[in-house]
Amino acid sequence: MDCKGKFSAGGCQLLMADSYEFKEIEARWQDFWQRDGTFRAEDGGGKPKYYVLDMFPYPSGAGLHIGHPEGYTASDILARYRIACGWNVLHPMGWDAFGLPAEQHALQTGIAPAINTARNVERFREQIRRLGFAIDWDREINTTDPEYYRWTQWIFLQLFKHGLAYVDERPVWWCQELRTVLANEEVIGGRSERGDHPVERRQLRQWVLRITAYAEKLLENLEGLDWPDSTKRQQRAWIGRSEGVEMDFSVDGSGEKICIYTTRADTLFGVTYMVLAPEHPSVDRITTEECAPSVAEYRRRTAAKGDLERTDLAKEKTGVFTGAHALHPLTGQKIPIWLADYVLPTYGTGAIMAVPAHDTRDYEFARRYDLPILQVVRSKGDSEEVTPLPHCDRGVLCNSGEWDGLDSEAGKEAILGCLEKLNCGRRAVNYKLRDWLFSRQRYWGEPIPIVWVAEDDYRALAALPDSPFREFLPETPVAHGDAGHRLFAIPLPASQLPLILPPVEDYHPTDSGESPLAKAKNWVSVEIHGPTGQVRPAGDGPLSPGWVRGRRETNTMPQWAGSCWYHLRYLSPHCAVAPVGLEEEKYWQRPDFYIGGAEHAVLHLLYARFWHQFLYDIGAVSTREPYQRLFHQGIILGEDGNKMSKSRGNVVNPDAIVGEYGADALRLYEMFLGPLEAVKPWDSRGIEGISRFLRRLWQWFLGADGQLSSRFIKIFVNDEVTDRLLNETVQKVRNDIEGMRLNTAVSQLMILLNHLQGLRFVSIGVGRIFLQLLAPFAPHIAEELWRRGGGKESIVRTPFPEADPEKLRKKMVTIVVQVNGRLRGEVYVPVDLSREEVLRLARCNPMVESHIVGREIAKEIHVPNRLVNFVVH
RNA sequence: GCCCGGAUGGCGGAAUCGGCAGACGCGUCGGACUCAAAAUCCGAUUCCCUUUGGGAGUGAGGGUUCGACCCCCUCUCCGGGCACCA
Repeated sequence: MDCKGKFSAGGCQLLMADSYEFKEIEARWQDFWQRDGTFRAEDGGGKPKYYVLDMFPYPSGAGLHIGHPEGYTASDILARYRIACGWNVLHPMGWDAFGLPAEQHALQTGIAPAINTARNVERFREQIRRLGFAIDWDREINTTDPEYYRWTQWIFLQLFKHGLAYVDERPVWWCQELRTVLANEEVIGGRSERGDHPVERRQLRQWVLRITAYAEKLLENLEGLDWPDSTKRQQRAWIGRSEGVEMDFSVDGSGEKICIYTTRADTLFGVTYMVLAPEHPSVDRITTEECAPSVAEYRRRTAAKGDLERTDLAKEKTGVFTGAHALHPLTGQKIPIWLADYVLPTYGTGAIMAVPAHDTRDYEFARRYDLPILQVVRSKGDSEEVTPLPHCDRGVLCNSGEWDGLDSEAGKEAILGCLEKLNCGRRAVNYKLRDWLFSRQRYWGEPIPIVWVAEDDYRALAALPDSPFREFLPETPVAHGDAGHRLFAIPLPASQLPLILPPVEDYHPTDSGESPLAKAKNWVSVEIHGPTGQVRPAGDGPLSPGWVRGRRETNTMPQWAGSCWYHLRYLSPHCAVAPVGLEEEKYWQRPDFYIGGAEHAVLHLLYARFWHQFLYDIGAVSTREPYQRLFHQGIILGEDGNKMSKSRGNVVNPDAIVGEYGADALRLYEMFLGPLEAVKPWDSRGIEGISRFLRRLWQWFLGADGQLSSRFIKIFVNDEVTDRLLNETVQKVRNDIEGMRLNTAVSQLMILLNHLQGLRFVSIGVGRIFLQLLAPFAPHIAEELWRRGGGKESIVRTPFPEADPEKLRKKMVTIVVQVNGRLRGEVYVPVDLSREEVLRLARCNPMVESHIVGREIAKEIHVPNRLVNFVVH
């Protein structure tokens, strides 16, 4: 033993016999649980099932972060608690191992991402194992394992088959630093979510998933989920459903009609101009000759602008007049039509009716270009007062002909009704949610299992009734390219999966927006055989009959793909015929508890819901939603109150903590730090307190010989105070675990130990219950003491203590006595003593008496078993 | 700008059906043990007033109430989300 100079030689020897050797204890029990298969989950049996899921980590090269054990410990406490309560618990772990950092590492070192990733996984697994979690390691999964991504590809092909995966050439977010495109969700304030690099718009051909087809369902189902409100709110806001009206405005002097979308049909009489997005298809047809040059110039300028510039709210609005006029559908008035880039081409119809009096943006624009502002809604109740403009809230209609005096909401309905009769308006619903950009120009991701072929070859293949290539063929072909050179997407048959990521020499991305996979020539160029479904590398010679040439898709899937369905793979990690086995899915269904960071509120959690809902629709799973109960653990900050970062030098290394204090101390301390969901700073001195608690427990439970302390007596008889405190603690720990209030559960255990330490003798039963309560939090020390105290089987297999309601019932209570709301004394009385008696005793209390004597009592308040308040003049 | 969430001792945090504010831990101070130190144990620890005792106090100001950290209004600061979505 290394005494580190802390003990004298003699003292060291003496302490050795019974000191708390967490290193040895923790390693021993971790090995035991593993060998024993303590946490192996059975797919069935008589017990009710409980599935606890952690957001699986990305195994970064930096190793485990101090934040990882926070969520993992919380879920582990719940898992171990539920096991002790008699549930069949599944608590698995795996690796979300595709992603950019491994690829960037490969660029710097030349080490293949697969090799580097395997190393990182190795390290993560070891670090996590040392924390003693109740994990069923037989179910470990890895998204980069071909046997895993076989099914990621399979699900993609199902989406493709059902018309939910398509190719589109559109302006997309391109990150030059990362050399890849990014999804809307991955761009935050004009910068990449990962790495915080600038992004720009580029016109590129990309794979897109039709998540918008699920917008309504994604929104509706949120209702029934037990999720944090803020997360639900974020998803609702991201989906951005709005109900409004589409209206047709005919253009004066042409047959052209312009359809706009508005949520404020009630303000129709306040329209003083219209705006089209510069990209609107009608622009060329309506622009007058006179205005053509300035319109062309404006469109050129906007096209050159980055979206960042265009969406900058601080900038002044710009626009240009087209020379054309629309006709007001009700009044027939002429309304000038403008172009302005504050109208987005991708939302609604890309055109608006501008009502400057009741919309801040239109108001700004009208002021800038000196367009008329006409008020048609005034605030309620103040018909005399002048309503300040722009007035964007609801109110009462004015200047609106026959509808004057109507409330905004009634006005909307009335005007819509009128437009419907005239056949130029209809209800419409719009969403902010855009389809999910699904391809990345990267190497380290799942290859998209598609081969591109010429049109004739596609038609020939599609016409073969028995061709394996028809397995995932969509009703409407997916194609891209110009007429004459169009390429058509052929989905690989399931028999060709997994489509293995080929090794490449060079991981460098290209500026042109092509994946490094494009350089794997032998892999990219293939010949496929329609009748048999075979695919082989293209040869040099002429094609054999029945074979056609194709080119593999070289984009890969984004990192989110693997995490969209991993909660299902844990149920049957080795199933060879489907993503998830039928029987296992039926039994486990989905996680009952899911914990992870709030940063995934709209990314992973939205994508995973989409895939899961789709899998439900095609009958692959039996639940509509993947995650019924969700919890976000907060972030642990550095000691200086800042986010931990290498540059700040405030990073706390979990290995160092485990080495110095042990896994139990780390677990307990992370839970004790504060509310699980809160952002809270680390305190390196605070863990000393936890360490002290564990050593005190050790000293209390064991004698100098390391055997059960002589303080313990066999009979289970305790004094009343001990009995009640014990039962209160059992109750509180149970409730706190269920409600994830783990910080107060730890406090309560400390309170109990503080009390028990003061007793000369204590029943051994109390000692055992203490260990059982502690076991989910600090499993190693609990197991060790349990065995030393005579436990024959693992403490994990013992039932969780239950509180005795009889013992919880108080016989006497302290009632607080106030005079005019000020604390003046207290009386100790039997529970449920009558009001009269309590008041009488309270009045007699000498501390109270001096404050009420000689004064008139105006009122006597009595809160049973709690408080008395005398109100005196 | 809009929408959420938060603000409690020297520090992390307890206490919300409106009923003893400051549990538990850290730190600090005092004491015991020790030649001494560490470790450990015991005690004190919101602030102010000289006291037995009294007063103030949960970001600021107002309100409701016998009574407010808790409910209502106004404001300040901090954190998070969205950001021209018509």
